[in-house]
Amino acid sequence: MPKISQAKREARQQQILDAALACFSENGFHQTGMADIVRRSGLSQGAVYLYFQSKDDLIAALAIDRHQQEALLNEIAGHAGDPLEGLRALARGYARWLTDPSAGQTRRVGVNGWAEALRNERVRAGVIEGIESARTVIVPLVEQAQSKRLLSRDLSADAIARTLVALFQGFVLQIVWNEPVNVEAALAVLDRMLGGLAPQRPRIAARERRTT
Amino acid sequence: MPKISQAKREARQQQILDAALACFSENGFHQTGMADIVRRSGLSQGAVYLYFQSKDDLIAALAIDRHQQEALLNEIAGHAGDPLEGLRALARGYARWLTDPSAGQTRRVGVNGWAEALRNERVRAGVIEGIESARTVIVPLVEQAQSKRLLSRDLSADAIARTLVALFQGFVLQIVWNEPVNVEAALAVLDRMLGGLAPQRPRIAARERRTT
Amino acid sequence: MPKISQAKREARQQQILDAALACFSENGFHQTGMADIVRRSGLSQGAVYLYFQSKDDLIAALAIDRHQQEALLNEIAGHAGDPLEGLRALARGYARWLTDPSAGQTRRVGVNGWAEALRNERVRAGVIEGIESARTVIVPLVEQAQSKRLLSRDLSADAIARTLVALFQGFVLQIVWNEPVNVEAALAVLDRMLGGLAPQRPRIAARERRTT
Amino acid sequence: MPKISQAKREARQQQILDAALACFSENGFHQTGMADIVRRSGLSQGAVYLYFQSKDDLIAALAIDRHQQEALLNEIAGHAGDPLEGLRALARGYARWLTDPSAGQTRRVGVNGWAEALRNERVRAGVIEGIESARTVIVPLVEQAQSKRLLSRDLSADAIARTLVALFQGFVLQIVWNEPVNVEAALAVLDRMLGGLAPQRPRIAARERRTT
DNA sequence: TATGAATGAGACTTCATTCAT
DNA sequence: AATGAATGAAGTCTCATTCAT
Repeated sequence: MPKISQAKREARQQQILDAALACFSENGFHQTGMADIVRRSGLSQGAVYLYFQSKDDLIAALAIDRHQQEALLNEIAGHAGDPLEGLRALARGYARWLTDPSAGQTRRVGVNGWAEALRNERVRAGVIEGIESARTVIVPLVEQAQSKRLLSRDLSADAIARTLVALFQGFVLQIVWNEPVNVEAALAVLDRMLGGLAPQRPRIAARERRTT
Repeated sequence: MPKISQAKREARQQQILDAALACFSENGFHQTGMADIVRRSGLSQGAVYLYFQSKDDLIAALAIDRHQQEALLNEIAGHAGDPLEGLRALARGYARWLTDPSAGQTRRVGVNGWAEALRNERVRAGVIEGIESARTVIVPLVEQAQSKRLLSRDLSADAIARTLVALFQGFVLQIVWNEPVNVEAALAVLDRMLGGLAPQRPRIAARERRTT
Repeated sequence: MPKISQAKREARQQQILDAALACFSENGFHQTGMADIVRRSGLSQGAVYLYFQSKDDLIAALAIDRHQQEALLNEIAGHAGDPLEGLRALARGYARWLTDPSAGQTRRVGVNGWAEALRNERVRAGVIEGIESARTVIVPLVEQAQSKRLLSRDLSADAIARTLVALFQGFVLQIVWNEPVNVEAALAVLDRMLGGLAPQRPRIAARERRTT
Repeated sequence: MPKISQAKREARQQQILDAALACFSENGFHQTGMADIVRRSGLSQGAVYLYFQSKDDLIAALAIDRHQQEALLNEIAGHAGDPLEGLRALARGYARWLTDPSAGQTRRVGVNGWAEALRNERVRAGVIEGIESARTVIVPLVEQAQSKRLLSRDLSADAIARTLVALFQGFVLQIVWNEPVNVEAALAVLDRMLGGLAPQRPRIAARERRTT
């Protein structure tokens, strides 16, 4: 029998998370004081601790953006038949997030989280989980493509997945630093790069066999 | 007129930088106290301030690893004739640094610097400079390759350079998080990906075969 | 006109006092939070303030154990004729309380109250009242014994009373600290000590023997 | 090579301890803030932590008065031959401390420590050690007296020691509460009580044997 | 040059109490 | 009568930097 509704409670939580996201995004985790978050949230000192046990909780809650992960799965839906097209959709989806102005704070806090993950186990776990969820999506796609002879079978599916993940993480960095990244051009490069992963001579051999 | 020799002064500075690198690498910039650095360096509280004006100075001095940049140029020396081979040499050089155990602290501090660059202008300048120096090396190689028809001319050289930089930054992240990255396998993937950037005659050739 | 019955009100009060006693006994007054008491009582934060105005009220209500005082009077009932026997009964009664396992929390809270009495006037009043009620019982017994030549008349009845009180308070301390006190042996010592307070004819007798 | 002399360092420590003693004596451990101690000591916030690691350290340092214990041993020096006289000297020494105006703060803080000992292991250890050191002095005296037939041999030396300790602890309580204790009169009572511990019939029998 | 004691603002968190519901 | 969310002052402790020696 709570005194405030579940909805209100979640609204308050979000209010705090929004304030914390803004503060962390501007000043980083350790140069943001709880007082800053409190001020920005419009609540009282004590109220924050009604919803989060500590500053660390707040960091852990924000260091990983789960939306990104959820979005991941949706991106490849509808491309069940063509694994390569699934990968391309994935890339486009990520690329969209890279340039989405409304995700700016999230990107910056994410990068702070990458550094935080070096010494904060909870944050590290979240970051690793993020990579895992990407691999969980990419590796099967690659393997399907390999079994359909669309991708070279002598390459490690895991290495391909990690390479793609690294690529996007690297672009996040360049973008949060306000580097003049042309994401469209980079997508074009990636598209061609993926083409390089296609089987090389075997493909021709296969055709010859088929036509023979 | 300094009362101690220039050599001694530099030795002391290095002593402090070594201690700071170790501390920052373990606990990050903001969870390392000056006291930690002082203790580790074996000097006194006051001594540090004789050689560095502030903690921020120490951070700025360490956030960018100049060795990496210098090494960069050396990697491609001796491949003047073949730009693609130059790129591959660059990749191998970076890959070696990725797994060099003696560069562990530098990698970790580097990642901390990436987050720090979001709000510390000096650090940001250093990071950007690092990217620039990579682009300064890669872009000409790509353009040479394009003019020699070794790489497709409809791709942006800058996009290719940034893509390669992103890729390596992303791998730095995965490695500092102790992810089980197989760098050799990733290099193989990269090699094939670079192959995908070649001019697209092969595809036409395939068509010709089909129409024959 | 109260909306709940008087009985229910008292039950609630006792519920809170029980919880507070347990908490205070474990953690002392100032390291127990109202939240601890609330949790233990099973009531709500606000409910406590319907029955007690403040934490200080709770402390004041518990710092003095009135049961002990009431018991005091009962102990000596039935020994009206023999004041020394009354004192001994008193001692045995206290000794029983000292080792009564069910009085453990009360003893501990009592000791906390002794320190609290140094700066909390209400608690001090309670503690002093406890001593007074003991003196009110002991002094008349001593005076009766003195008038019956059972106790030496050159000793202050008040000093004897205070000495006995001090003795028992000191044993409370040792017992709450879990010191291995042998209460039976101590009672035997006390018994003999009381014997020492008898008029000093025996010594004269000894002299008479010597001079004989 | 400390920058300040050992003497100065100890003076500063004492300065802090004096301030803490005064504050604790007035308001107890948990209602005294570090700010109070800082203000009273005339030092800065940080300075206190240069000499004591925490408030708990300060409490532990003050909860036990070692002077009292050292004094204990001195009191009985010079009474080597007569154990009973040693006990009496001990009692007079304690009594003097009970009424020493300059020990007022120490007595009050001591009582606070008795409550603190219920939940603070360091303080408890100090308190127990205090009792032990008293027993270490008293028990041998009692045993000597018993072997010389000055005290009854059927009483436990430990029980006698604990009884004496309890007695003095109890008087400390009454005195810190500003009760009108007549220490002289109480000493007289104690003297007679000790007399009650002498052997009873056996003493006469012994003399008869000796004179026979 | 070199030391390390000293500073004091500011960090995170707790808690007795209130009050709208 | 009863709830429990909300308050905000106050608590303990840390830390980058300075400065007398």
